[in-house]
Amino acid sequence: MLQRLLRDHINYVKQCILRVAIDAPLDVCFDYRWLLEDGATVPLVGQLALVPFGRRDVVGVIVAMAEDSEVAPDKLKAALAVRSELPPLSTAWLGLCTFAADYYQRPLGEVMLPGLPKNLRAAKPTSLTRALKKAALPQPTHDATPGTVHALNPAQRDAAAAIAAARGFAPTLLYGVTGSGKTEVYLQAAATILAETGDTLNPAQILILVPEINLTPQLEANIRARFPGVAMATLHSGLAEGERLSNWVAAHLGQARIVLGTRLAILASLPQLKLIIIDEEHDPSYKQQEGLRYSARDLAVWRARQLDIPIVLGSATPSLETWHHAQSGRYRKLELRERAVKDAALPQVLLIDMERDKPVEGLTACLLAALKLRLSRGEQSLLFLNRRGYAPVVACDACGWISNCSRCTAFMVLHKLDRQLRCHHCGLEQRIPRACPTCGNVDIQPLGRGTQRVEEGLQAAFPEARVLRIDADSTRRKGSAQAAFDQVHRGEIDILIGTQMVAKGHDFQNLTLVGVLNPDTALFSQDYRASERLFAQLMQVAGRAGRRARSAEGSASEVLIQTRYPQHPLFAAVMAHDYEPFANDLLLERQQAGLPPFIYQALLRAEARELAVALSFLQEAAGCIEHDGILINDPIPMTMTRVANVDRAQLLVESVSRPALQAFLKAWIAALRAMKSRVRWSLEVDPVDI
DNA sequence: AGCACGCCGACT
DNA sequence: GTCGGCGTGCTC
Repeated sequence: MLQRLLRDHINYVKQCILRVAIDAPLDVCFDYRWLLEDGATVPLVGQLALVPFGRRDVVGVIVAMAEDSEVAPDKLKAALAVRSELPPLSTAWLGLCTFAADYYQRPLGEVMLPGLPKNLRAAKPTSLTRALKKAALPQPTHDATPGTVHALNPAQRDAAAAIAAARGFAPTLLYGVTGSGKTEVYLQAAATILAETGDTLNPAQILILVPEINLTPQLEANIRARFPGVAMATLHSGLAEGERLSNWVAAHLGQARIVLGTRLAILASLPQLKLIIIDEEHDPSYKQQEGLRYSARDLAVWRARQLDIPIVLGSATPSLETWHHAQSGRYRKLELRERAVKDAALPQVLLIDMERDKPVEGLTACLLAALKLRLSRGEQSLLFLNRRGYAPVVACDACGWISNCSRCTAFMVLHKLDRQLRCHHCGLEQRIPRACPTCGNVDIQPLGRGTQRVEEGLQAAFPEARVLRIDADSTRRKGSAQAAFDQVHRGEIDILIGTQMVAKGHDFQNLTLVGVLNPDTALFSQDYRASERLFAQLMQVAGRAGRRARSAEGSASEVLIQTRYPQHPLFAAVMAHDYEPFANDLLLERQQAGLPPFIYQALLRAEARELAVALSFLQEAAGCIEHDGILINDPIPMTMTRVANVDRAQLLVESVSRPALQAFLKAWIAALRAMKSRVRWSLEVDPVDI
């Protein structure tokens, strides 16, 4: 009797099935019941739902609705809530995530959910109402014309006009030397597109991607000055939770017209997206290096094609992938040959042969003289050394002991100020030993030099100079990097020494000398991308000099590169400020050697306590399915084999056909899962650091 | 991934 | 006798 009543009730009360993507490493979505009683919310595809999952409650994305499910009825649970206060994520956004999940061989939920603000994923979205209210406040006028407009030179004007005039999917490489004013071109193109749709019901949104958070404040200030009346939001990993929520919501509601962000912003919800700009498109930080290892640049191009909108990839040293597309005509190439500031010459690049001019404390006599000259003129200098710490290794002359990390295939780096040896890979720290741990020799020596040691040497050579070091160690506290750069801008620093960090973005008006201390290791690296990266780095750091008009003495700024290989062709290209022939040569080499962008790759990595275990897993993986048209290489230990007591090995697979590789990977993943090995493994599509 | 259950060593 | 080590198994 009771059973019949229950059955009748179920037949009477209408229900539907929600298919929900959940952030778990499982390649399926999960079905839930939802009762459609009178007055109940009707869920929509693209909305978020709170559902019971195992023994906890999680938020997922509704990716489909159905009348019934393949799953046995007694296994189905009811969804707990639907976030109906939030407009659903668009079909285009769902499509983007589906593509990324498919392409990178990851579960859909792992693509969709980690990028959402934490608040939206909480069981109780406490601040959501506030964020929605805030975003719904009267917005600034969408007038994209008041604001500080810098006069554009003819090349900039033409480029901006060409970009804004494009209709439909139109990828453009904006190729221009550092200081040629690419930013002004982006903003002019943005202004045109904003103005075109300003009065319509759905004004355009523009996404601008930059490589690093460090660069957002400067560009943000520029954009706000240029478009005071346009709502703008930033999206990057440095935002506080509340800010991230309101910025994300502003983008999702279409109220933020300009969204400025780092790579993670490529997965933001942007319902009115009409233009994508990627600044410094070659920059390695567009590649996510853990979890879902996506390329924000590649996803951006896909997204532009999906939405049929223009995309601009800007760089002085484009990635070979982009360069290849530009050469083959798939991307349009616009070029800015001149520096934007009138009379600001490109810096003169000179090589210092370290075999002839032997460096003392890492500095050649020639570089010291150049520094002295700048000091006497009251001009600033920048020294670039991509190695932090005091010395990369400590060694004992007597017995040959060196400061190996006990947990990694790496040296412990000497950090003199903290009186520590530190492994930059696993974080292991220990006090500097007073004497050699093996033979007791008290005279152990630091070998090589990092930024700390150069800083010390500079201070000794120029006691009166104001020296500042900027690297990951000196800028650990939040905001301290910005404070350090501000100090340089205010002219309170004479000599700046830094890593990677100082090479990007900042325009130092009074900087007339750039010294590159030791670029040689990258010249003969195993990594075939090393020279491409070194060229980009050198051009970028060189671009920090000579941003303003020529100095009073009429001399151009100088870039001095210390090297043992002054004959290397890479330097000739850097001296000529000419990427084009260099890039074409590299492309030809890649084509002849069968390397990307002429072939497509994926990398299977395995980790185990014993290297042999990882290697034999890969060996088994190599033979576990058919692979027509796919080259499976031999498993090899990774260059840095051991990190934190875990041995790592890898297996590279290649194909001339992207679809063939994709099809293979899909089947392979299934086979690998079926192996049920205890070895931890992961697959990376389009790997960059091999 | 979480989060449970499930069997073997050193402790209040 | 219990607390807790991480192996193994499941999540609509």
